[in-house]
Amino acid sequence: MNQPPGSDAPRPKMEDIARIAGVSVSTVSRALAGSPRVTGETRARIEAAVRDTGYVVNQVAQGLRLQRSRQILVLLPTIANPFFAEIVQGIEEAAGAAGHAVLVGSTEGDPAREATLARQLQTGAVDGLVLLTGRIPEGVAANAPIVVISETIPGRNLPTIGIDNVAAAAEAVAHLRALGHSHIAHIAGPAGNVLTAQRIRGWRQALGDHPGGPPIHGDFTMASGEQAARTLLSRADRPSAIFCANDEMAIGAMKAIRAAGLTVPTDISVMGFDDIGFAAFTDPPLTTIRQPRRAFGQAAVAALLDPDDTPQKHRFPHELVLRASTAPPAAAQPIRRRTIHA
Amino acid sequence: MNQPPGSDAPRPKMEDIARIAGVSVSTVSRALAGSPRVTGETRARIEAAVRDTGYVVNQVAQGLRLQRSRQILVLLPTIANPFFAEIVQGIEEAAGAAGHAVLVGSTEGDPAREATLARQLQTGAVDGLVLLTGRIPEGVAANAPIVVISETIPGRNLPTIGIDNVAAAAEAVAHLRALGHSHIAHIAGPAGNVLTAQRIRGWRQALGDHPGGPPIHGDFTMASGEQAARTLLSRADRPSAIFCANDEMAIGAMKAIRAAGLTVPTDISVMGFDDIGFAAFTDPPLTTIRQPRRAFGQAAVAALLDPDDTPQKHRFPHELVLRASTAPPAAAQPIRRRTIHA
DNA sequence: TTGTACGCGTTATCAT
DNA sequence: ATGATAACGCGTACAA
Repeated sequence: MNQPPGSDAPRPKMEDIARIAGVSVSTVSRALAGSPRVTGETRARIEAAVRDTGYVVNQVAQGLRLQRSRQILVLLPTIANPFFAEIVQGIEEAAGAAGHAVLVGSTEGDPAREATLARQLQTGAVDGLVLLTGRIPEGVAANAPIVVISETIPGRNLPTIGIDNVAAAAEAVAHLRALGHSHIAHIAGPAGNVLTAQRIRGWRQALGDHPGGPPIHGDFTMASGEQAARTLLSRADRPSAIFCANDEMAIGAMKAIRAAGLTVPTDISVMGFDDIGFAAFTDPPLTTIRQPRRAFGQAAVAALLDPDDTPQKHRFPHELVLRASTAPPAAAQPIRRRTIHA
Repeated sequence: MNQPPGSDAPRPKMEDIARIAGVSVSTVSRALAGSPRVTGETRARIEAAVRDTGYVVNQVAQGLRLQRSRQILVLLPTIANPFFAEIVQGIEEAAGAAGHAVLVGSTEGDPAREATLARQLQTGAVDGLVLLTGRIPEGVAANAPIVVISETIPGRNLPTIGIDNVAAAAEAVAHLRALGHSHIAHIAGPAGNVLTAQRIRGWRQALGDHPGGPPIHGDFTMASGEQAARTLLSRADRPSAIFCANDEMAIGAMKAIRAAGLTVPTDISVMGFDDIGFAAFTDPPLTTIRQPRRAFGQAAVAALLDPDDTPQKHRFPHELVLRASTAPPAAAQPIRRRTIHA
């Protein structure tokens, strides 16, 4: 972080460019800002000086003067989840195109860390906040520029980006029912967040009168999906299909199913949600609901940077991705026992 | 990004705190900096004012004055790869603990984007650079504070964090040989980077006189691994084991193997590299080499922030993780034919 | 079209 | 122990 003492020239500043080009700093500033009120000839001299020195404006000084940092902060539970990572890619693309940089904060679900990170907003280090955590951190100003992706935050009227989770979950379960499944369990996200509730609602809707039992809550990790599936498999009335609230839990569930000596989809169908890259490479490849993640990120940046920011709900289309982890139910477990004794 | 006009109070500045506490700004600054030369009583008044107003120092102004931003930039090929994502987590943890924020730049392998992002360094927006891309972007100052993770950059003597890739690759292949494999192919990373060359060297070393053929180059994606494996499977002398330069390519390879109607590890053993989270959830679970990613990130931050930054090579231990994707070779394909005719 | 002067919010130096 | 002041690098209103 520290320069080897005396080993190199200091960064040139605007003043240096001005001196070299034989003009004043204001002219340099204007030229760099692309102001029309500067002669082609002077501009040429300035540009030459910039090239020669390798000058770039000091964003910190510029930020102080302009009262904006050209930086966006993204708060998310964990960057290790590909679903979030791909949203971040979308954010980065769009932000970069708009001349903004992106800070990421992995909060690991820790409210204290969320608050600490969000403070960046108040310190002027950041122009806007993209929330993937589903809740507003402690202590952010009421008027702060915030946009919410994937989740929904009750109470505050914030621009929100996402799909119709109820409809998407219902569509997933409808697919399972169309296949002939009647006992469809649900491995849900952590209790207490809106997203979890929405997908549960969609599941219930599509379930109709059929049994599903209470949802089992996981935390969106593969390990939690595995654990939840174990619970499900140990029950007397084992489901013939499991709808998981994300792909990682579905991947965990498939592991548990294999471990129990059962086969997907022959014995049990499994569905995920999100369509992360790995979903196409599981065995069998995972049937799931695709969310347009890059588009989420891009829309978020647009909402944040757009002058007329009418808080709006951007609802993107989702897509049912049919792969091989779902199939009609086998003649079902009861039959095995019956064929022996009947 | 823009405040609803007139809807709210401006952020309090140090001057406001000074006025409220009845002291000068210098005293406030000192108090906030924890200087011992300030009375307990005045300090109390200042702290009260800070609490009441919700004041936080303006990092931009502070950065301008102090000539440092307390921000670190991480440049990586793609944040969607869990291997990189987990390194970023380590960086974030350590950076956060040291009061620094982290900017991430997904370069998607685009040199232009790398250069653009790296310019942040010159603009004063960033105090240091962590490189996961394996090459120095165009136009960064020769004396810039940089640390390299996982990769190695020839020519410049930079602090470098990683494992011994040659040894690790050799260990992987030795494991395969110990199992009894003699024809061990390698799906390598993109040609031209040091990491790729190192793992190829390790593979060759452990191969000894046994055939391996030339390595097939992928680009670390699952799709490229799948493609490479297809090529391998179509060859006359199909390998009995494939060592892949990362887990994602191994996952892709396993898909190709299944598609060919073969079984892992019965017909072909597959090894990965990295031990990303998904490696434990594939079917069969992937035997691989674990790299301590969080530790990488933490060490990088330490190297960047440490006053006595003697460019150093930090070599971390790797670990062979035995799972179920490797096994002794079956009596092998030749045998099938021979048993018929012999 | 170009230059001068001030302010953005903070910290460090020098007085007191 | 505390206060006045300059400086960090830049953008802009105003003057020329």
